[in-house]
Amino acid sequence: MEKTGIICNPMKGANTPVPELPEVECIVRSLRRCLAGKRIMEGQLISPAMLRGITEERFRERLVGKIVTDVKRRGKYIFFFLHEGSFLEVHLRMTGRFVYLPGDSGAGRHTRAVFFLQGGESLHFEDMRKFGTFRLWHKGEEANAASLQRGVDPLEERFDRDVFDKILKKRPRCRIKSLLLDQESIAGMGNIYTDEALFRAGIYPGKKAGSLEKEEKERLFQCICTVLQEGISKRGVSFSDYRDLWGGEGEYQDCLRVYRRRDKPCLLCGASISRTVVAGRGTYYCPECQKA
DNA sequence: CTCCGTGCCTGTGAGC
DNA sequence: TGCTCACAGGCACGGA
Repeated sequence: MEKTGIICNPMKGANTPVPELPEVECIVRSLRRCLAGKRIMEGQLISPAMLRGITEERFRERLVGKIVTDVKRRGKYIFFFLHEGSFLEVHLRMTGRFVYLPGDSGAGRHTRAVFFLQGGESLHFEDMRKFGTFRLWHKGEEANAASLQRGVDPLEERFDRDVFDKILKKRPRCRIKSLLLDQESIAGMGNIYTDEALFRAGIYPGKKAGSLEKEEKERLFQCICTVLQEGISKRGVSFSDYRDLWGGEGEYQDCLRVYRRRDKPCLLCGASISRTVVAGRGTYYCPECQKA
């Protein structure tokens, strides 16, 4: 293992995008490599307020001594499956991230929890804004966990053109951006990838879902898959080495075509990218390529 | 049904 | 220089 810590969320700084499906997927792949088969020797909760539905004491009781068998993702949720069948659900929200350290290093300013692992490594959960949440589920509770049931994850097998079409037909008067952001419909899309997918599909973010042409729906389906896959593969490349990652900032930014590019020229037509608010969120689009 | 505002948080940066 | 304040946004929730 590397001497330096592995930042499981490569994004840094206050202006950094919130982790969405591709970022969480990359984090999960790293976590799986680091944690699978390892026993949690001790747990320290610096901010117990992030726990949902369980006390700090019970949480530690149920986690300490358990072996992590696998780490999985669904939507933006991370799941640590434990040997006896229970599983820990983590949502990073805005600023949550995991840092894997080879030794027992002290908690930083934003460290909210520390897990000490068999072998001496430790896993820190850092979260500047304290929005992140931990929830512990019992064995067999998979069917009760909304995080595992609601919405369709775009990377799941069952997410196909028909399913996407049904989602749109169910909410015809909803603006397409709101629909893509709705985790009950599609699990994993956030503000960035939504804007990027809509730009690539040439669809105005405020357009009603029910008014999309067949061709637009087809393009949007394809573009959702494309931007998510591209996001994952770019992250994947950056993840190979901590120092490469740290020095190589900007690679991810270069891939974004509209997000936070207000007043910059559209890469397709040269028009100035606009910013508006849709679904209460900053929304970037090309007024020429994405006509209302 | 859909939208909108509020709360949860803290760091950043613009404006004065 | 130092202060205030808007802003960033995932999600839950209440109200229009």
